[in-house]
Amino acid sequence: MFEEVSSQFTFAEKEKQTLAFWRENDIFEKSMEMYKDAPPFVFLEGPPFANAPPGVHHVLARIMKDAVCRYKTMTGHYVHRKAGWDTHGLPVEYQVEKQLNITNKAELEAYGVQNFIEKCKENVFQYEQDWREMTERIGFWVNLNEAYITLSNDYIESVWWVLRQAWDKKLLYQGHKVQPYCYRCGTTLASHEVALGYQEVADPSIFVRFPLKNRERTYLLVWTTTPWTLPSNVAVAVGEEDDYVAVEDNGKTLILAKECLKSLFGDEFPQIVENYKGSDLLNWDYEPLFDSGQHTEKSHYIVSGDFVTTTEGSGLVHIAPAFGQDDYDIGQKHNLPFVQLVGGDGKFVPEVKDVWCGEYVKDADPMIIENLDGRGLLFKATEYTHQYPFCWRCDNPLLYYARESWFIRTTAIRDQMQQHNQEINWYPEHIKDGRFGNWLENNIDWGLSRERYWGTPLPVWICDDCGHQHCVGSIAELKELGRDVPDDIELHRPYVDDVVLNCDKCSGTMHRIQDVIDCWFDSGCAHTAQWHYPFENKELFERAYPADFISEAIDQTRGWFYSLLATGTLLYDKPAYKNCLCLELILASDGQKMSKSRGNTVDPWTILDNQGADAMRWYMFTGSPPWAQRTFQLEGIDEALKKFMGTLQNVYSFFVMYANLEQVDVLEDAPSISERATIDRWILSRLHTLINKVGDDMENYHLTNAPRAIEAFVEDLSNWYVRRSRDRFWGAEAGQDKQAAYATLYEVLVTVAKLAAPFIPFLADELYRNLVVSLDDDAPLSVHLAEFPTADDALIDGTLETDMTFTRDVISMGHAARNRSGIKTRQPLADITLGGLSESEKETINRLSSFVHDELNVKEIVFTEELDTFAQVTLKPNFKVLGPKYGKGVQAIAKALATADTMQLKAELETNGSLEIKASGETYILEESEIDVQTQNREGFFVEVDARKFVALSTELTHELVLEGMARELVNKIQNMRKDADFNVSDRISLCVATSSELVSEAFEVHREYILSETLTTEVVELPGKNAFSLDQKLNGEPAMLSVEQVRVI
RNA sequence: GGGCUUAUAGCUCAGAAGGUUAGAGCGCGCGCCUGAUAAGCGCGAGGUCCCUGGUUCGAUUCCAGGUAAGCCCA
Repeated sequence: MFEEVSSQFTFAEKEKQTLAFWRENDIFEKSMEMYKDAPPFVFLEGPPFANAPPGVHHVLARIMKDAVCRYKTMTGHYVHRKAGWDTHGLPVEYQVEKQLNITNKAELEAYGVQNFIEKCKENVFQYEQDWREMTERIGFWVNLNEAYITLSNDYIESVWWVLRQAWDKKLLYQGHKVQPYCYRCGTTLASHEVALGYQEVADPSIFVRFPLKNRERTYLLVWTTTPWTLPSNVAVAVGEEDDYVAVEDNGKTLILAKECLKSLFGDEFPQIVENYKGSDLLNWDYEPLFDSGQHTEKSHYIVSGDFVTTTEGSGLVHIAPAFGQDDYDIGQKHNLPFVQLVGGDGKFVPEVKDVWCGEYVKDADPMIIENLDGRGLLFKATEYTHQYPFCWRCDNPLLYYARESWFIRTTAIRDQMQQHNQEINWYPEHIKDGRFGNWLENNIDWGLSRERYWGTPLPVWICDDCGHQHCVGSIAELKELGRDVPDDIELHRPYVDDVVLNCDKCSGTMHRIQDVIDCWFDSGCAHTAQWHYPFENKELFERAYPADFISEAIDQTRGWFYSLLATGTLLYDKPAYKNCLCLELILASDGQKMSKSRGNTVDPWTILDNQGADAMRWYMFTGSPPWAQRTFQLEGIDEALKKFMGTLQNVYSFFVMYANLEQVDVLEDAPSISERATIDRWILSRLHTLINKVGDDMENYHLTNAPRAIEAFVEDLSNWYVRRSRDRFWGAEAGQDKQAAYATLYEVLVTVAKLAAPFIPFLADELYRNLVVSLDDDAPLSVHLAEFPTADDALIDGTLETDMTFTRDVISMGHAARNRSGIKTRQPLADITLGGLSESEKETINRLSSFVHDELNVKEIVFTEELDTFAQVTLKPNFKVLGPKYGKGVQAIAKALATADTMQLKAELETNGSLEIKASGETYILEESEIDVQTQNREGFFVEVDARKFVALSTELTHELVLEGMARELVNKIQNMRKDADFNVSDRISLCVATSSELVSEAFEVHREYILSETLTTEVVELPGKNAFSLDQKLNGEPAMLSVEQVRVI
């Protein structure tokens, strides 16, 4: 006996019971334990931040990971699932600053770095409990108790080790990086903060004449919107491929891009005296505008810049390496001097001898413009309105500003990274050579350092005396070199800042530089640092590198996907992962990005509490591919619930209900497959085709196609297999066919449970446990400990599947015709006529005729060749065949066929096997295979026509048919009354039919046996008993009084 | 400004080595069933396959250029 399936339940409630079962029986742990000697499948968890509650996009990522891991487990792999937490970084610092009302570094230092760091530690785990609960509730199996945490000493030590490897390979170096910088807060801003503060402002827009050396009265016309950077100018860039001109203007010769003439001079074009390509101008020298000090490097000449545009400005771009990344890169490339005339306070440094020395740069703009004008170098000064970033905290404009920074020379390993990228399977594929490939191609050195507090400290110490630098690679080394390092040293600021080392070059004192590192580097070391490698867990690490599978959102292309690859390449010269599933963003139902300020976010908990985790999961798997952007529709979850889960649940409860009622032992005496009914063999063939499909899709990370196929299968199972087999499950005599039906449905349900287990782990497990575990003490306790099904190809009968599809198509047309006729299905009809079928299609229908008879309730199936009696027939060329053969002629043939006498041509085709047609002067002989016979609806029949066949109903009713229809009507009414009277389905009744209608009496007489057996009537009485339930009925318009009453079984 | 992606029914999505009647589910309408009831089933109406050019006998599909949306970068 199976456990009764109650109809009073909610999926959400049942899921909680399943969760408890998993917990109490350590199913997750068992699923790893049982495969600990099996081939590993390495999953690497991208660590989330727990300083904000999880949202739906986190659910998406987690269930994708979960489905893959569950599938791999069921296919016999050891899938270790270590969780991780990301903890360091600016977002945390800002949250804490906000909380403490700190607005700049000075206030922070006053508050105390140690206090601040402690607050950060609290902050990062603020929502850990939420994360834990959500993770468990959605059924994401991951071990949170052994999670790696990027703030732990062990983790940091491993990261230090990684940095030391880079250091030893001379890949860690100090340089400059241009960053958005707030002079008031004294800090650089991360890009997402910059994005917070864009405002529209009017800045000066000036065109300046740069006098050329060795060319009288000839000037470069240079555009800038930041006059304050001009004193730091060291070069001018042009586009090599762009066209430039020299023009005469008020006695001066100006050089500018040809395309910019119109915007600068309007319609009064000056005279062009010379044409150049950008490349012609390279290396021309010009006079510095200002005295920017002495440099050893050559400067103030024209260079090439691929970022130069001619759509605005003059096509000549002023280069000041301290104030723009492009400028800085050009400076590096051409070895230009690095001129930095602005201090960290945003003011000109004392070395600037002009009047604006000590002025805040933006205030100096007018003075500089005035100066240039006074010297006759200003061509034009206007205003320029554009989006410019402001500090989101203090609202001051940000300056792009080169700061000293530490870098990893990733450009040195770019080739290897690109090569390793080729070895990674990307889903979707285009990421490889698209977004990720492009990113690698344009790789620049990784700006690693942050002038902040909460992060992995950069372990570089510098000697106060001799400037010697050393990178520490472990705690042991720190203790060895350091003076009085506490035994339990914590590797965070400010604790490590207090550690001073002895310089081994000069015996001076070494202090750590103040920077911490980019938190992306932390998580990028996860493959190594999660094991505290190489200090511990050597074997574990070696077994787990590279990872087989990672999955995160697409925005990690330049984040985690990159940082893993970079560190993996740097350390081991191997890709860090083999398969990467990129997830797209989830938009709110209004098509907008989900954000708290818009108020369009969805709280996963409302879904989990109402519809449940399986429904949410199923919607996310099947709604759209994970790499396609999706709008999150709550209705979609209801649909998943009703459409898929409801259907599966119904088939399951149908099975359990009747298996219990009929006391069938599904494990005994299952007839061999060849002895089962056609429909059994059909559904089993479908099942094994499905097993292959799901396996293939899962191996290829098509996490959408697999469950969609399962859904289509369950639809067929419910709406065709069960619907057409229903009466085999009840009422029927015990015997081989009944046994076959039960065995088949049982096998199908158990297999579906296993196939669906990675996607709907809760419902799948419930089905499995009730269907399998309850009968078999030796069976694994849970579906998640069971083996994933493998297909038996011998059970796949492709012909049967296509035949069934075809038959169902014909039946569907029959339904349409019946619908149109208005005769209800209960009324049997004499025959249907099918036309336009090929010989093999007729055979198919004959083989599967019982389906047509039963479903359409017709006595006979008739085939006809006379299409035009029922449908309008046209002939069309088979374009696919004739197109390549006759080319242009095919259109003429089509025209000729359309205008010719169709029936005559068709007769010709039938007698000769070919036809002759004249089209635009030529005669064509067309074979049968080159012609499509098409049918169209003709009014006035109960006929359903598709492109090439039709189904016609015979609507004439004989007296026999009327009687039979009436008998069915009687059964129907009696059944309804049984239900209304609340009888049990197995109750026997006594029946009274009192009628003045001859038709009803006759039908009852003729079909007495049928009616009695259908309604479980054991006695027919002349007068109803006093407890009988009676109703006056109209049976197809005929009056009758029906009474039913339960019969006591003695 | 650059790179990548997407655009098919009211909504969510399939699909087509280029072939002349483009599919599903939901929603909507009509009907059926009630011995699967969080029901279920059938049928129907909904489409300039984003636009413009090109290639081709034939383009929603291929190519080019746009437009719109999204992400990343500058």
